[in-house]
Amino acid sequence: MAEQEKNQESFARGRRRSSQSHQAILQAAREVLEQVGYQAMTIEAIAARAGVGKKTIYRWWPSKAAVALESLTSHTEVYVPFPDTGSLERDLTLYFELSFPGLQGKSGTVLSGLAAEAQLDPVFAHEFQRTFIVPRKQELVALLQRGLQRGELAPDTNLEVLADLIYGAKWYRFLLHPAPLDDVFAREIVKLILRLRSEASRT
Amino acid sequence: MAEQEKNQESFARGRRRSSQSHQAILQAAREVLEQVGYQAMTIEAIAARAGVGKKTIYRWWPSKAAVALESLTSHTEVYVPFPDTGSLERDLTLYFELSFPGLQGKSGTVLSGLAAEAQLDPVFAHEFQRTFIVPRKQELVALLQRGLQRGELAPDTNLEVLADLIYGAKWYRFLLHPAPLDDVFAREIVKLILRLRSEASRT
Amino acid sequence: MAEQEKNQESFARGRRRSSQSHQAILQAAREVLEQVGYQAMTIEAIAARAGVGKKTIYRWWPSKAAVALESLTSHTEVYVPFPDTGSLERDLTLYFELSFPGLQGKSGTVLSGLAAEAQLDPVFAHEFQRTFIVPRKQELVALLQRGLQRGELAPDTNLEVLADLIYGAKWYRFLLHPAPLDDVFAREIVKLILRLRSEASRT
Amino acid sequence: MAEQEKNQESFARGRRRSSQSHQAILQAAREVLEQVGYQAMTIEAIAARAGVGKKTIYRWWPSKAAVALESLTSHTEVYVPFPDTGSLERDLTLYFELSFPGLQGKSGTVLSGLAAEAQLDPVFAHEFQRTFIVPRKQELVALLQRGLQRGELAPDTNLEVLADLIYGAKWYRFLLHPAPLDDVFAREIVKLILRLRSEASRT
DNA sequence: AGTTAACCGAGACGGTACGTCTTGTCTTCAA
DNA sequence: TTGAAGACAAGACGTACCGTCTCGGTTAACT
Repeated sequence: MAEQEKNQESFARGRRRSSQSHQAILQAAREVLEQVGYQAMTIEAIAARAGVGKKTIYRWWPSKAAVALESLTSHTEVYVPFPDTGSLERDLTLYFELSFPGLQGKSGTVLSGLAAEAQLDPVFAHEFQRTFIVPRKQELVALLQRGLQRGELAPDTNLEVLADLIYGAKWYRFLLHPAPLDDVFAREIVKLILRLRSEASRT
Repeated sequence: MAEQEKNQESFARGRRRSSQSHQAILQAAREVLEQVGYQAMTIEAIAARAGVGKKTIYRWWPSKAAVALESLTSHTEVYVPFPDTGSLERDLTLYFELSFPGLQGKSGTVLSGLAAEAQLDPVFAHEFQRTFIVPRKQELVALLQRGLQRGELAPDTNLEVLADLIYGAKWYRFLLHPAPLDDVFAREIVKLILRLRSEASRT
Repeated sequence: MAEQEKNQESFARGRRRSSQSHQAILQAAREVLEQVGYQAMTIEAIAARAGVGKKTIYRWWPSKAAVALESLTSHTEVYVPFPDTGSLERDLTLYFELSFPGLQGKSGTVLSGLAAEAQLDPVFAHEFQRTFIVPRKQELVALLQRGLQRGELAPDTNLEVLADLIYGAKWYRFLLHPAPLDDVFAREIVKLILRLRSEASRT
Repeated sequence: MAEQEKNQESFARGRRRSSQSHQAILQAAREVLEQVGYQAMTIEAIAARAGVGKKTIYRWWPSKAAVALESLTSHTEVYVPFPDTGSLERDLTLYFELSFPGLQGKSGTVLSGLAAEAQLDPVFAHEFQRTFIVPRKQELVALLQRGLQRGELAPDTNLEVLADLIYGAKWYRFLLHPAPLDDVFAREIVKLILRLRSEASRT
């Protein structure tokens, strides 16, 4: 019914959210992140740079982490596309080589800052998982699935867990372990993964 | 004894308490962590509860993270011993099953809080790696080495990278991915690892 | 130009001021004043309680003080009529006894709040004087004038200054000095004023 | 008793109030008041100018009004001394002529701002009365008392109420009534007061 | 009857100051 | 002469209102 649609839509009273402010805030956040890094970024600095009241930020985002997350994900180039070359080995190697650079420098600081925030703020943790962690993992699983269908992995491979191993290794070195994220690391991981082609010989 | 009463009752300030301060601070940190969690813990709260000046804490530890780290590691039960049963499968399974429970509840919160702090504070990051991350990784590598020597892994396996995969998967689920750290997960990881027994068939 | 004339004359086009909103705002202001006092009253609270947009209030009043002033004066009982009994002593005593109760309790709070606002906001100060202070002073001067014409004051008495003394004493105790506004005070003032009957004996 | 002294004194532990900060805050308050007036003065501006944390101000004063009051009264020249020339007429005239200039300009703004604040903040009202209003009134009563003892006022004159009239007139013109505080006003008030020399002829 | 301008409720906006909080340093005094 | 108590400078926090603006919609006089 038209009535119902009208009712559902009708609670939009008063002035609407300004998309100009929205964009200005995300842009300002990007700039501040670039200049001072995640840790030193403050809501006040974003508001000042965006020419926006602090209230406007708090109205739409619950925390500085949420702003940083959206400013990161709205900046499409951060999202490395998952390759699909027809070869698992090449797909994985390529993915690693494409994604490692983004973990270096300032943008890496932002990502580790968000990971830190997710530990300290359960609300943000959920948002971070929902919009960042889970979708990327699903794409990795899909990449592996393609390899499995081509016979590059054993048919009974638990792809979820395999993806945990792969992403885990990457995040472990990124967040915790003082070891380089470089092509050597990428090659070594891929080498290990590819050995899983053989049929399971043990349960 | 009159002496003891005097010490307990009257102003137990000054040098006399010096030897007790260290323990009192760690104990207070443990209690505060238990009550409010890592995020809400403050140096001031620890000092107040320990009956100690803030300066005394800052004299010995550089940050609240350092206090929490020491209060965690001084609490020996957090350190799960690495098993050595003569079987890689059993060693790994056992290790996972022993270590997963410590990631649940409050002690898990503390650990993830420390991981967060390591992202935000480079000085602490170094300390955290030195006293926690690296030693445990070395023990895992040793565990894998024993398996390799028994022929349970291919001789050319890069154990460093394999350990990154294993620890990575665990930390990934612990810190980032909303998936359970349980026996099923343990078994599935071990299953995948054990397939690496076969000789490398690809570079 | 016809255009200009038209603009200057401002034909009453469009929707007229809603007297319903006008009344609702004054009523809401009275209720909010009653509940939280002048200091804690906000335009937003009045708007919310009146079911009115803030803009509608700002369209018709320049400040919350102006709303409070109108809500006070529209409430006629605050305006004590000036007596005219044929006796200066009785007129003054009666006036004090009638006006003191209105300075007690909530309505007193509002009046002192308006006096405060007049110190902080020059625009409102002018309005407050024009609509409240000056008319009442003129009535007091008229009351004194009647006494003077009856010979109850010396003919060369400066009534303006005498009125300043009388009103001043009342406002001084009301706003600044922690002393009661009661019948004793009224009587003592009147006693002093009545001594001015005698001819000036000093310049 | 030694015990009592000890108890009263003994709770002085930790770092003492910094009189350097105290003075810097009062000085900064004076400067800010001079520059922007009472209304526009903010705690943040005082803190910034004094090179002091806001907390330090809030630790020792409950409100900006309290800071302004102390900065005013610590600035001794604001306190007009009460004259004692041996003549009531000269004393009063002199007092008015000395005190009126201080009500002009910025320092007048401060005083009316404090009077306003006293209407809005009961805690400050009490402090304002205790440290400013009441002592000055007592000095005025003493001035009148000297005149009464010299026979310049009728012996049964209620000096408290007379002081209310005199101070009242001054404050009334200062805060509420748009009329000048000048020598003409001073003379006219004194003329009226001096008529009270005659014995009471009416009760 | 249609046009149009001013009004209306709602509420987002830029802005400002608030009073609180925590950090790491500093000062004082007691034992 | 150490160490508790706690004041200090710094500065971000998240909140509260301010007075303005933008919406979609409603009246009512003027075409």
